[in-house]
Amino acid sequence: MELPEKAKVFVFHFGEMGSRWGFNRTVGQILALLVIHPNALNADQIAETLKISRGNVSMGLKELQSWRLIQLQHVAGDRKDYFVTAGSIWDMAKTVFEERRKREIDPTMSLLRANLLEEAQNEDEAYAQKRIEEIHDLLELLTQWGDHLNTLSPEKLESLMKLGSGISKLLDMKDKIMGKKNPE
Amino acid sequence: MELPEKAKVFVFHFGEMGSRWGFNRTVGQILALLVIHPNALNADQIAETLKISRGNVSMGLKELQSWRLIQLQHVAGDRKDYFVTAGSIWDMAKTVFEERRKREIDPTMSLLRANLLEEAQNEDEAYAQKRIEEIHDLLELLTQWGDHLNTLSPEKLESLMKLGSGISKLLDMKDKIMGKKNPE
DNA sequence: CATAATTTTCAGAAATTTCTGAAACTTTAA
DNA sequence: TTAAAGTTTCAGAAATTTCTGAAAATTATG
Repeated sequence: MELPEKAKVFVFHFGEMGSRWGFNRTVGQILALLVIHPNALNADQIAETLKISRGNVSMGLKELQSWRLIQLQHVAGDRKDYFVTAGSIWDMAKTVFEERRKREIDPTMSLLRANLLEEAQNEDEAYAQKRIEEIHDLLELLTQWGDHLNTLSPEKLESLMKLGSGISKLLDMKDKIMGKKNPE
Repeated sequence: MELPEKAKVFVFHFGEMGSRWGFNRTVGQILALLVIHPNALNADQIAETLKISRGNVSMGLKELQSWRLIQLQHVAGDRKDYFVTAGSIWDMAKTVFEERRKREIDPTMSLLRANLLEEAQNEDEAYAQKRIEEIHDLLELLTQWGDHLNTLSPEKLESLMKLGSGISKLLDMKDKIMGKKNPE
């Protein structure tokens, strides 16, 4: 299956970018291909289209499944495994955030927490701990906020994001109504 | 300069994690070292502490400067260049987001836009464009929202993030006051 | 100036990551 | 069962990235 030039550009770009998002070039390309392809594809089709080895496709598909970004789909009358992307673009973005949190933020947080449990032995270590605590608190704030946003319905989330500068006014309004003690 | 065990663990971990954030292992280590070190450090001290070559340190420092994460600091009576981290942890996190946007999101957005300007030649291409448009709109929404959040004062931003589930109530309140037509 | 101190560069070496393809394994169906 | 169809694995090859260290360039000092 020969890819039209336009599609090729997209797929290659996401190959390069994919590596920034935690997976390698071919994994990015496979995902991009499945995103723009209207039908489910099997491993042989993917290998042929992207001109990569069958084994590499197998590993890439496994990786994408572990990220929960693609799903197996059976096609009637065909023994081969076919794959499609899992959910909407929105869903996939959410999944990437979630997975990266699990793989990167969570282990970092426990390392930082472990460090903070130990007693500082001198002034320098106390300084280091202060900085580590700042990092920990920032990560905690960000992840908790992410969790809250995740509980919002898609409509509410979208309306929140589209508030734009209105968010500032809304916060002022809230402070006024709730009777904030020291507004500035 | 020998690093205490605790510091070593932190620095090595950020070396590994750093690579997820767009820079390589030693660049991550250099940044981590500067973050927890109370005083400015020069290239020789960094090379000795991390046991890496002088040339590598030079390249790493240049990279961190291009990310605007560290700053040159002169020390009276010493010709060497000393470095410190640029701003608070918060500031650094913001800087990383900004830089990654500039390096990753912006080029992707223009590629997607260019694609959308072309006419679809058939049904499959039309499908691909629909998906590409979804990606484009999502990225646009996210970056615009990021811009808005950036205009908020740190206090407001923090109070927004700490709202937690209160955000949902606040949105309802706004809808009621503003008289939204079809609330759900 | 001349020279000493410091930083940067970059070719090649080393380390790491990714990819291939044949063999092993699994599943289905005759 | 057995054979055919399909998938996965993994050792080694290829590609890519990172690192070293000596030489070149830059900057400061007497």
